[in-house]
Amino acid sequence: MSLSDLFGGDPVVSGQQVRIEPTQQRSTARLSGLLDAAAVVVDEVGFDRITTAMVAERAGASIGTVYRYYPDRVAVLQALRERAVLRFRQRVVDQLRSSGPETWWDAVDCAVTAFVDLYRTEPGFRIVHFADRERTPISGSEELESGYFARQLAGVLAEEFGLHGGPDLIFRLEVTVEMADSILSRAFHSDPNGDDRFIAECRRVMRDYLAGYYGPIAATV
Amino acid sequence: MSLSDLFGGDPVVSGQQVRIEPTQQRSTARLSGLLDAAAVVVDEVGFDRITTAMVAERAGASIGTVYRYYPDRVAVLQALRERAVLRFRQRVVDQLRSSGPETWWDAVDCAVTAFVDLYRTEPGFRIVHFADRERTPISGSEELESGYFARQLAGVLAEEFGLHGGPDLIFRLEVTVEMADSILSRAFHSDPNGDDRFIAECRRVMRDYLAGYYGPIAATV
DNA sequence: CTTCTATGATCGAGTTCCGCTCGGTGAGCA
DNA sequence: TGCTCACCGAGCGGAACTCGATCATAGAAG
Repeated sequence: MSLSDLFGGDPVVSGQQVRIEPTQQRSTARLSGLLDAAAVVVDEVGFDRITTAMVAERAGASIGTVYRYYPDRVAVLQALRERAVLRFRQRVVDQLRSSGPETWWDAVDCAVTAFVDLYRTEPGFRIVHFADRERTPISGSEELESGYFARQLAGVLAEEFGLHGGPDLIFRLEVTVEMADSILSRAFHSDPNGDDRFIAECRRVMRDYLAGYYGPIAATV
Repeated sequence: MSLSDLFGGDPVVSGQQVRIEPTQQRSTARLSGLLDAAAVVVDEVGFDRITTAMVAERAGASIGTVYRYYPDRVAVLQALRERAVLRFRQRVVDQLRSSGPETWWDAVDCAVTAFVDLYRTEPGFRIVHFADRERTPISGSEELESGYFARQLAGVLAEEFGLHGGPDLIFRLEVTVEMADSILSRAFHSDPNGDDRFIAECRRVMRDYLAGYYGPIAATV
Protein backbone atom coordinates (compact mmCIF):
# COMPACT_ATOMS: atom_id res chain seq x y z
CA MET A 1 0.00 0.00 0.00
CA SER A 2 2.15 2.82 -1.24
CA LEU A 3 1.84 6.49 -0.62
CA SER A 4 0.93 7.38 -4.15
CA ASP A 5 -1.71 4.68 -4.23
CA LEU A 6 -3.36 6.16 -1.24
CA PHE A 7 -3.33 9.77 -2.14
CA GLY A 8 -2.80 10.16 -5.83
CA GLY A 9 -4.96 7.25 -6.80
CA ASP A 10 -7.77 7.22 -9.25
CA PRO A 11 -9.33 10.60 -9.82
CA VAL A 12 -12.55 11.23 -8.00
CA VAL A 13 -14.63 10.93 -11.13
CA SER A 14 -17.71 9.11 -9.97
CA GLY A 15 -19.66 9.28 -13.21
CA GLN A 16 -22.62 10.73 -11.32
CA GLN A 17 -20.98 14.08 -11.34
CA VAL A 18 -20.65 14.64 -15.05
CA ARG A 19 -23.61 14.03 -17.26
CA ILE A 20 -21.69 13.17 -20.36
CA GLU A 21 -18.11 12.09 -20.43
CA PRO A 22 -16.42 14.24 -23.05
CA THR A 23 -14.91 12.43 -25.99
CA GLN A 24 -13.47 15.24 -28.04
CA GLN A 25 -10.52 17.21 -26.81
CA ARG A 26 -12.04 20.65 -26.76
CA SER A 27 -14.76 19.54 -24.42
CA THR A 28 -12.39 18.54 -21.65
CA ALA A 29 -10.96 22.03 -21.90
CA ARG A 30 -14.52 23.33 -21.63
CA LEU A 31 -15.07 21.27 -18.51
CA SER A 32 -12.07 22.58 -16.68
CA GLY A 33 -12.81 26.04 -18.03
CA LEU A 34 -16.26 25.90 -16.48
CA LEU A 35 -14.77 24.91 -13.16
CA ASP A 36 -12.17 27.65 -13.38
CA ALA A 37 -14.92 30.15 -14.01
CA ALA A 38 -17.00 28.79 -11.16
CA ALA A 39 -14.02 29.07 -8.84
CA VAL A 40 -13.47 32.71 -9.70
CA VAL A 41 -17.14 33.61 -9.49
CA VAL A 42 -17.59 31.84 -6.18
CA ASP A 43 -14.73 33.89 -4.78
CA GLU A 44 -16.32 37.07 -6.05
CA VAL A 45 -19.98 36.75 -5.17
CA GLY A 46 -20.06 33.96 -2.60
CA PHE A 47 -21.48 30.50 -2.46
CA ASP A 48 -25.20 31.11 -2.67
CA ARG A 49 -25.12 34.20 -4.87
CA ILE A 50 -23.52 32.30 -7.71
CA THR A 51 -25.73 31.69 -10.72
CA THR A 52 -25.25 29.31 -13.59
CA ALA A 53 -25.46 32.25 -15.96
CA MET A 54 -22.48 33.87 -14.26
CA VAL A 55 -20.42 30.72 -14.63
CA ALA A 56 -21.35 30.35 -18.27
CA GLU A 57 -20.57 33.96 -19.12
CA ARG A 58 -17.25 33.91 -17.26
CA ALA A 59 -16.24 30.74 -19.07
CA GLY A 60 -17.22 32.19 -22.42
CA ALA A 61 -19.82 29.48 -22.84
CA SER A 62 -23.56 29.45 -23.11
CA ILE A 63 -25.92 28.40 -20.41
CA GLY A 64 -26.76 25.23 -22.28
CA THR A 65 -23.15 24.08 -22.19
CA VAL A 66 -23.13 24.23 -18.42
CA TYR A 67 -26.13 21.95 -18.27
CA ARG A 68 -24.72 19.63 -20.85
CA TYR A 69 -22.08 18.63 -18.31
CA TYR A 70 -23.68 19.21 -14.96
CA PRO A 71 -27.19 18.22 -13.95
CA ASP A 72 -27.77 21.25 -11.79
CA ARG A 73 -26.25 24.23 -10.04
CA VAL A 74 -25.03 22.37 -6.98
CA ALA A 75 -23.35 19.75 -9.10
CA VAL A 76 -21.07 22.44 -10.48
CA LEU A 77 -20.03 23.42 -6.98
CA GLN A 78 -19.59 19.80 -5.98
CA ALA A 79 -17.40 19.19 -9.01
CA LEU A 80 -15.38 22.25 -8.13
CA ARG A 81 -14.89 20.89 -4.65
CA GLU A 82 -13.98 17.46 -5.97
CA ARG A 83 -11.29 18.98 -8.12
CA ALA A 84 -9.97 20.96 -5.18
CA VAL A 85 -9.84 17.84 -3.00
CA LEU A 86 -8.06 16.00 -5.79
CA ARG A 87 -5.51 18.75 -6.08
CA PHE A 88 -5.09 18.73 -2.34
CA ARG A 89 -4.32 15.04 -2.33
CA GLN A 90 -1.91 15.50 -5.21
CA ARG A 91 -0.21 18.34 -3.39
CA VAL A 92 0.22 16.19 -0.30
CA VAL A 93 1.84 13.47 -2.35
CA ASP A 94 4.20 15.97 -3.95
CA GLN A 95 5.17 17.41 -0.60
CA LEU A 96 5.77 13.97 0.84
CA ARG A 97 7.88 12.93 -2.12
CA SER A 98 10.02 16.03 -2.18
CA SER A 99 10.53 16.39 1.55
CA GLY A 100 10.98 12.75 2.48
CA PRO A 101 9.35 12.69 5.91
CA GLU A 102 11.26 10.93 8.65
CA THR A 103 8.63 10.92 11.38
CA TRP A 104 4.87 10.64 11.40
CA TRP A 105 4.67 14.29 12.30
CA ASP A 106 6.55 15.26 9.16
CA ALA A 107 3.85 13.50 7.17
CA VAL A 108 1.02 15.23 9.02
CA ASP A 109 2.82 18.53 8.70
CA CYS A 110 2.99 18.05 4.94
CA ALA A 111 -0.77 17.77 4.83
CA VAL A 112 -1.13 21.02 6.74
CA THR A 113 1.28 22.77 4.43
CA ALA A 114 -0.55 21.51 1.39
CA PHE A 115 -3.87 22.64 2.80
CA VAL A 116 -2.57 26.11 3.58
CA ASP A 117 -1.01 26.38 0.15
CA LEU A 118 -4.29 25.54 -1.53
CA TYR A 119 -6.17 28.02 0.59
CA ARG A 120 -3.76 30.67 -0.59
CA THR A 121 -3.51 29.84 -4.24
CA GLU A 122 -6.49 27.83 -5.39
CA PRO A 123 -9.36 30.07 -6.43
CA GLY A 124 -12.66 29.07 -4.91
CA PHE A 125 -11.03 26.72 -2.45
CA ARG A 126 -12.10 28.70 0.56
CA ILE A 127 -15.79 29.05 -0.13
CA VAL A 128 -16.25 25.61 -1.56
CA HIS A 129 -14.69 24.22 1.52
CA PHE A 130 -16.90 26.23 3.80
CA ALA A 131 -19.99 24.83 2.18
CA ASP A 132 -18.67 21.32 2.70
CA ARG A 133 -20.69 20.80 5.87
CA GLU A 134 -24.04 21.28 4.25
CA ARG A 135 -23.79 18.28 1.96
CA THR A 136 -26.52 15.74 2.46
CA PRO A 137 -25.54 12.34 3.83
CA ILE A 138 -27.03 10.78 0.72
CA SER A 139 -24.37 12.40 -1.45
CA GLY A 140 -22.77 9.79 -3.63
CA SER A 141 -19.00 9.68 -3.50
CA GLU A 142 -17.66 8.90 -0.06
CA GLU A 143 -14.15 9.81 -1.07
CA LEU A 144 -14.83 13.41 -0.16
CA GLU A 145 -15.77 12.75 3.43
CA SER A 146 -13.20 13.77 5.99
CA GLY A 147 -13.38 10.19 7.17
CA TYR A 148 -12.04 8.92 3.88
CA PHE A 149 -8.97 11.10 4.08
CA ALA A 150 -8.52 10.05 7.71
CA ARG A 151 -8.57 6.41 6.69
CA GLN A 152 -6.04 6.96 3.94
CA LEU A 153 -3.75 8.88 6.22
CA ALA A 154 -4.09 6.21 8.89
CA GLY A 155 -2.88 3.66 6.37
CA VAL A 156 0.19 5.71 5.59
CA LEU A 157 1.08 6.43 9.19
CA ALA A 158 0.65 2.81 10.20
CA GLU A 159 2.57 1.49 7.21
CA GLU A 160 5.41 3.95 6.98
CA PHE A 161 5.94 5.04 10.55
CA GLY A 162 4.86 2.08 12.59
CA LEU A 163 1.94 3.72 14.34
CA HIS A 164 -0.50 1.16 15.64
CA GLY A 165 -3.31 1.18 13.14
CA GLY A 166 -6.91 0.12 13.47
CA PRO A 167 -10.14 1.95 14.22
CA ASP A 168 -8.69 3.99 17.07
CA LEU A 169 -6.06 5.56 14.86
CA ILE A 170 -8.70 6.28 12.24
CA PHE A 171 -11.00 7.83 14.81
CA ARG A 172 -8.29 10.08 16.18
CA LEU A 173 -7.23 11.14 12.75
CA GLU A 174 -10.80 12.00 11.90
CA VAL A 175 -10.96 14.17 15.00
CA THR A 176 -7.65 15.69 13.99
CA VAL A 177 -8.88 16.44 10.50
CA GLU A 178 -11.99 18.15 11.84
CA MET A 179 -9.98 20.26 14.25
CA ALA A 180 -7.40 21.25 11.68
CA ASP A 181 -10.10 22.02 9.17
CA SER A 182 -11.89 24.41 11.48
CA ILE A 183 -8.83 26.15 12.89
CA LEU A 184 -7.31 26.64 9.46
CA SER A 185 -10.60 27.93 8.13
CA ARG A 186 -10.63 30.37 10.99
CA ALA A 187 -7.10 31.42 10.04
CA PHE A 188 -8.32 32.42 6.61
CA HIS A 189 -11.61 33.84 7.75
CA SER A 190 -10.55 37.46 7.77
CA ASP A 191 -7.00 37.21 6.49
CA PRO A 192 -6.83 36.10 2.84
CA ASN A 193 -3.22 35.08 3.36
CA GLY A 194 -3.97 33.12 6.49
CA ASP A 195 -3.37 34.28 10.05
CA ASP A 196 -0.04 32.68 10.98
CA ARG A 197 -1.01 32.62 14.62
CA PHE A 198 -3.90 30.27 13.98
CA ILE A 199 -1.89 28.19 11.53
CA ALA A 200 0.91 27.71 14.05
CA GLU A 201 -1.58 26.90 16.79
CA CYS A 202 -3.25 24.40 14.52
CA ARG A 203 0.02 22.54 14.04
CA ARG A 204 0.64 22.65 17.77
CA VAL A 205 -2.81 21.31 18.59
CA MET A 206 -2.52 18.47 16.11
CA ARG A 207 0.93 17.48 17.29
CA ASP A 208 0.00 17.53 20.96
CA TYR A 209 -3.22 15.64 20.37
CA LEU A 210 -1.63 12.85 18.38
CA ALA A 211 1.53 12.71 20.50
CA GLY A 212 -0.70 12.22 23.53
CA TYR A 213 -1.70 8.88 22.06
CA TYR A 214 1.30 7.82 20.05
CA GLY A 215 4.15 9.23 22.08
CA PRO A 216 6.64 11.97 21.30
CA ILE A 217 7.64 12.28 17.70
CA ALA A 218 11.27 11.27 18.02
CA ALA A 219 10.30 7.95 19.60
CA THR A 220 8.59 6.62 16.49
CA VAL A 221 10.13 4.78 13.53
CA MET B 1 -18.84 42.17 35.31
CA SER B 2 -21.25 39.45 36.29
CA LEU B 3 -22.08 36.24 34.57
CA SER B 4 -25.52 37.24 33.52
CA ASP B 5 -24.22 40.47 32.09
CA LEU B 6 -21.82 38.62 29.90
CA PHE B 7 -24.02 35.91 28.58
CA GLY B 8 -27.59 36.84 29.08
CA GLY B 9 -27.07 40.45 28.10
CA ASP B 10 -28.97 42.44 25.56
CA PRO B 11 -30.64 40.33 22.94
CA VAL B 12 -28.91 40.13 19.63
CA VAL B 13 -31.35 42.41 17.92
CA SER B 14 -29.20 44.50 15.65
CA GLY B 15 -31.91 46.33 13.73
CA GLN B 16 -30.27 45.30 10.46
CA GLN B 17 -31.80 41.90 10.71
CA VAL B 18 -35.41 42.92 10.93
CA ARG B 19 -36.75 45.38 8.45
CA ILE B 20 -39.36 46.85 10.76
CA GLU B 21 -39.32 46.59 14.49
CA PRO B 22 -42.72 45.29 15.56
CA THR B 23 -44.74 47.57 17.81
CA GLN B 24 -47.96 45.67 18.24
CA GLN B 25 -48.15 42.52 20.24
CA ARG B 26 -49.37 40.14 17.59
CA SER B 27 -46.48 41.01 15.32
CA THR B 28 -43.83 39.85 17.77
CA ALA B 29 -45.71 36.58 17.91
CA ARG B 30 -45.67 36.54 14.12
CA LEU B 31 -41.93 37.09 14.11
CA SER B 32 -41.13 34.20 16.42
CA GLY B 33 -43.77 32.14 14.64
CA LEU B 34 -41.98 32.70 11.37
CA LEU B 35 -38.71 31.60 12.90
CA ASP B 36 -40.35 28.54 14.45
CA ALA B 37 -41.71 27.62 11.05
CA ALA B 38 -38.35 28.19 9.40
CA ALA B 39 -36.68 25.98 11.98
CA VAL B 40 -39.06 23.11 11.33
CA VAL B 41 -38.92 23.47 7.58
CA VAL B 42 -35.15 23.65 7.55
CA ASP B 43 -35.03 20.39 9.45
CA GLU B 44 -37.42 18.79 7.03
CA VAL B 45 -36.16 19.84 3.64
CA GLY B 46 -32.65 21.08 4.32
CA PHE B 47 -30.89 24.37 4.10
CA ASP B 48 -31.03 25.13 0.42
CA ARG B 49 -34.35 23.48 -0.38
CA ILE B 50 -36.19 25.82 1.94
CA THR B 51 -38.40 28.40 0.23
CA THR B 52 -39.98 31.51 1.62
CA ALA B 53 -43.36 30.16 0.57
CA MET B 54 -42.84 27.08 2.74
CA VAL B 55 -41.98 29.22 5.74
CA ALA B 56 -45.00 31.44 5.21
CA GLU B 57 -47.40 28.53 4.80
CA ARG B 58 -46.03 26.68 7.81
CA ALA B 59 -46.38 29.81 9.93
CA GLY B 60 -49.91 30.40 8.69
CA ALA B 61 -48.86 33.70 7.19
CA SER B 62 -48.74 35.08 3.71
CA ILE B 63 -45.64 35.52 1.66
CA GLY B 64 -45.82 39.28 2.04
CA THR B 65 -45.58 39.02 5.80
CA VAL B 66 -42.26 37.22 5.52
CA TYR B 67 -40.84 40.02 3.43
CA ARG B 68 -42.25 42.64 5.71
CA TYR B 69 -39.81 41.49 8.37
CA TYR B 70 -36.92 40.03 6.46
CA PRO B 71 -35.24 41.55 3.42
CA ASP B 72 -34.56 38.23 1.74
CA ARG B 73 -34.48 34.50 2.10
CA VAL B 74 -31.04 34.30 3.69
CA ALA B 75 -31.97 36.90 6.28
CA VAL B 76 -34.60 34.52 7.63
CA LEU B 77 -31.99 31.84 8.11
CA GLN B 78 -29.61 34.33 9.67
CA ALA B 79 -32.29 35.45 12.10
CA LEU B 80 -32.98 31.84 12.95
CA ARG B 81 -29.32 31.36 13.68
CA GLU B 82 -29.21 34.51 15.80
CA ARG B 83 -32.04 33.24 17.92
CA ALA B 84 -30.35 29.89 18.31
CA VAL B 85 -27.14 31.56 19.43
CA LEU B 86 -29.10 33.65 21.90
CA ARG B 87 -30.76 30.59 23.31
CA PHE B 88 -27.40 28.89 23.54
CA ARG B 89 -26.02 31.74 25.60
CA GLN B 90 -29.08 31.69 27.81
CA ARG B 91 -28.75 27.96 28.27
CA VAL B 92 -25.13 28.36 29.32
CA VAL B 93 -26.12 30.93 31.91
CA ASP B 94 -28.83 28.65 33.25
CA GLN B 95 -26.47 25.73 33.47
CA LEU B 96 -23.85 27.81 35.23
CA ARG B 97 -26.38 29.17 37.71
CA SER B 98 -27.89 25.83 38.55
CA SER B 99 -24.71 23.79 38.69
CA GLY B 100 -22.46 26.30 40.46
CA PRO B 101 -19.13 25.47 38.82
CA GLU B 102 -16.15 25.18 41.11
CA THR B 103 -13.37 25.08 38.56
CA TRP B 104 -12.82 26.68 35.18
CA TRP B 105 -13.36 23.32 33.61
CA ASP B 106 -16.79 23.03 35.10
CA ALA B 107 -17.68 26.28 33.40
CA VAL B 108 -16.33 25.15 30.04
CA ASP B 109 -18.08 21.84 30.46
CA CYS B 110 -21.37 23.66 30.98
CA ALA B 111 -20.96 25.30 27.61
CA VAL B 112 -20.43 21.93 25.95
CA THR B 113 -23.49 20.50 27.66
CA ALA B 114 -25.61 23.44 26.58
CA PHE B 115 -24.39 23.11 23.02
CA VAL B 116 -25.15 19.41 22.89
CA ASP B 117 -28.57 19.98 24.43
CA LEU B 118 -29.46 22.52 21.80
CA TYR B 119 -28.30 20.26 19.01
CA ARG B 120 -30.65 17.63 20.36
CA THR B 121 -33.69 19.70 21.14
CA GLU B 122 -33.69 22.97 19.22
CA PRO B 123 -35.33 22.53 15.81
CA GLY B 124 -33.21 23.85 13.00
CA PHE B 125 -30.16 24.25 15.19
CA ARG B 126 -28.11 21.72 13.30
CA ILE B 127 -28.61 22.96 9.79
CA VAL B 128 -28.42 26.60 10.65
CA HIS B 129 -25.17 25.89 12.32
CA PHE B 130 -23.83 24.13 9.29
CA ALA B 131 -24.39 27.24 7.25
CA ASP B 132 -22.56 29.28 9.83
CA ARG B 133 -19.25 29.22 7.98
CA GLU B 134 -20.62 30.75 4.86
CA ARG B 135 -21.49 34.10 6.38
CA THR B 136 -19.89 36.99 4.60
CA PRO B 137 -17.34 39.05 6.52
CA ILE B 138 -19.47 42.12 5.86
CA SER B 139 -22.26 40.71 7.99
CA GLY B 140 -23.25 43.27 10.56
CA SER B 141 -23.55 42.06 14.11
CA GLU B 142 -20.28 40.90 15.59
CA GLU B 143 -21.99 39.30 18.55
CA LEU B 144 -22.44 36.14 16.53
CA GLU B 145 -18.78 35.62 15.78
CA SER B 146 -17.12 32.84 17.65
CA GLY B 147 -14.66 35.47 18.82
CA TYR B 148 -17.36 37.29 20.72
CA PHE B 149 -18.31 34.24 22.69
CA ALA B 150 -14.63 33.56 23.33
CA ARG B 151 -14.18 37.06 24.73
CA GLN B 152 -17.20 36.72 26.98
CA LEU B 153 -16.06 33.36 28.24
CA ALA B 154 -12.56 34.70 28.82
CA GLY B 155 -14.04 37.39 31.04
CA VAL B 156 -15.85 34.83 33.12
CA LEU B 157 -12.90 32.49 33.47
CA ALA B 158 -10.55 35.32 34.41
CA GLU B 159 -13.01 36.90 36.81
CA GLU B 160 -14.42 33.86 38.50
CA PHE B 161 -11.61 31.36 38.40
CA GLY B 162 -8.50 33.50 38.42
CA LEU B 163 -7.23 32.47 35.00
CA HIS B 164 -4.82 35.04 33.64
CA GLY B 165 -6.88 37.05 31.20
CA GLY B 166 -5.82 39.14 28.25
CA PRO B 167 -5.48 38.49 24.53
CA ASP B 168 -3.75 35.14 24.95
CA LEU B 169 -6.65 33.67 26.87
CA ILE B 170 -9.07 35.05 24.33
CA PHE B 171 -7.07 33.62 21.48
CA ARG B 172 -6.90 30.18 23.05
CA LEU B 173 -10.57 30.20 23.81
CA GLU B 174 -11.33 31.12 20.24
CA VAL B 175 -9.26 28.17 19.08
CA THR B 176 -11.10 26.03 21.61
CA VAL B 177 -14.47 27.21 20.38
CA GLU B 178 -13.58 26.42 16.79
CA MET B 179 -12.35 22.97 17.71
CA ALA B 180 -15.36 22.14 19.83
CA ASP B 181 -17.68 23.47 17.21
CA SER B 182 -16.29 21.25 14.50
CA ILE B 183 -15.95 18.09 16.58
CA LEU B 184 -19.45 18.42 17.98
CA SER B 185 -20.85 19.09 14.53
CA ARG B 186 -19.13 15.93 13.42
CA ALA B 187 -20.74 14.09 16.33
CA PHE B 188 -24.17 15.02 15.02
CA HIS B 189 -23.33 14.60 11.38
CA SER B 190 -24.76 11.14 10.99
CA ASP B 191 -26.21 10.52 14.45
CA PRO B 192 -29.19 12.79 15.25
CA ASN B 193 -28.66 12.13 18.93
CA GLY B 194 -24.95 12.85 18.78
CA ASP B 195 -22.17 10.28 18.68
CA ASP B 196 -21.02 10.03 22.29
CA ARG B 197 -17.56 9.04 21.22
CA PHE B 198 -16.99 12.35 19.49
CA ILE B 199 -18.64 14.29 22.29
CA ALA B 200 -16.42 12.69 24.90
CA GLU B 201 -13.35 13.22 22.76
CA CYS B 202 -14.34 16.84 22.30
CA ARG B 203 -14.38 17.38 26.05
CA ARG B 204 -11.05 15.63 26.38
CA VAL B 205 -9.45 17.72 23.66
CA MET B 206 -10.70 20.96 25.16
CA ARG B 207 -9.58 20.06 28.65
CA ASP B 208 -6.13 18.96 27.57
CA TYR B 209 -5.63 21.96 25.36
CA LEU B 210 -6.58 24.51 27.98
CA ALA B 211 -4.90 22.63 30.82
CA GLY B 212 -1.70 22.74 28.83
CA TYR B 213 -1.70 26.50 29.25
CA TYR B 214 -3.47 27.04 32.53
CA GLY B 215 -2.41 23.99 34.51
CA PRO B 216 -4.43 21.08 35.81
CA ILE B 217 -7.97 21.83 36.80
CA ALA B 218 -7.61 21.26 40.52
CA ALA B 219 -4.80 23.80 40.74
CA THR B 220 -6.97 26.75 39.84
CA VAL B 221 -9.04 28.99 42.12
C1' DC C 1 -66.97 52.63 28.43
C1' DT C 2 -67.68 53.67 23.73
C1' DT C 3 -66.57 55.47 19.22
C1' DC C 4 -63.14 57.08 16.00
C1' DT C 5 -59.07 57.19 13.47
C1' DA C 6 -54.15 56.95 12.44
C1' DT C 7 -51.05 53.62 11.75
C1' DG C 8 -49.27 49.13 12.18
C1' DA C 9 -50.03 44.54 10.20
C1' DT C 10 -51.64 41.38 6.70
C1' DC C 11 -52.64 39.74 2.40
C1' DG C 12 -51.85 37.82 -2.32
C1' DA C 13 -51.85 38.79 -7.28
C1' DG C 14 -48.32 40.23 -10.09
C1' DT C 15 -43.34 41.17 -11.57
C1' DT C 16 -38.71 39.85 -12.06
C1' DC C 17 -35.14 36.86 -12.03
C1' DC C 18 -33.02 32.30 -12.14
C1' DG C 19 -32.58 27.35 -12.84
C1' DC C 20 -33.07 24.33 -16.34
C1' DT C 21 -34.84 22.22 -21.12
C1' DC C 22 -34.75 21.36 -25.95
C1' DG C 23 -34.78 21.82 -30.73
C1' DG C 24 -31.80 23.80 -34.10
C1' DT C 25 -26.94 24.95 -35.75
C1' DG C 26 -21.97 24.52 -36.15
C1' DA C 27 -17.48 21.88 -35.61
C1' DG C 28 -14.54 17.94 -35.69
C1' DC C 29 -13.82 12.89 -37.09
C1' DA C 30 -14.07 8.85 -40.31
C1' DT D 1 -19.71 13.61 -47.25
C1' DG D 2 -22.04 12.12 -43.94
C1' DC D 3 -22.40 11.55 -38.86
C1' DT D 4 -21.92 12.39 -34.30
C1' DC D 5 -20.35 15.34 -30.76
C1' DA D 6 -20.43 20.01 -29.00
C1' DC D 7 -22.67 24.30 -28.60
C1' DC D 8 -26.05 27.78 -28.52
C1' DG D 9 -29.86 30.72 -26.59
C1' DA D 10 -34.89 31.53 -26.73
C1' DG D 11 -38.32 29.87 -23.80
C1' DC D 12 -40.67 27.57 -19.81
C1' DG D 13 -41.67 26.87 -14.90
C1' DG D 14 -41.07 28.20 -10.50
C1' DA D 15 -39.22 30.77 -6.69
C1' DA D 16 -37.84 35.32 -4.81
C1' DC D 17 -39.58 39.47 -3.97
C1' DT D 18 -42.90 44.03 -4.49
C1' DC D 19 -46.82 46.88 -3.70
C1' DG D 20 -51.22 48.81 -3.29
C1' DA D 21 -55.55 47.32 -1.20
C1' DT D 22 -57.59 45.71 3.05
C1' DC D 23 -58.01 44.50 7.96
C1' DA D 24 -56.78 44.97 13.09
C1' DT D 25 -55.23 47.48 16.92
C1' DA D 26 -53.87 51.03 20.11
C1' DG D 27 -54.89 55.05 22.04
C1' DA D 28 -57.13 59.62 21.86
C1' DA D 29 -61.40 61.99 22.33
C1' DG D 30 -65.86 62.36 24.09
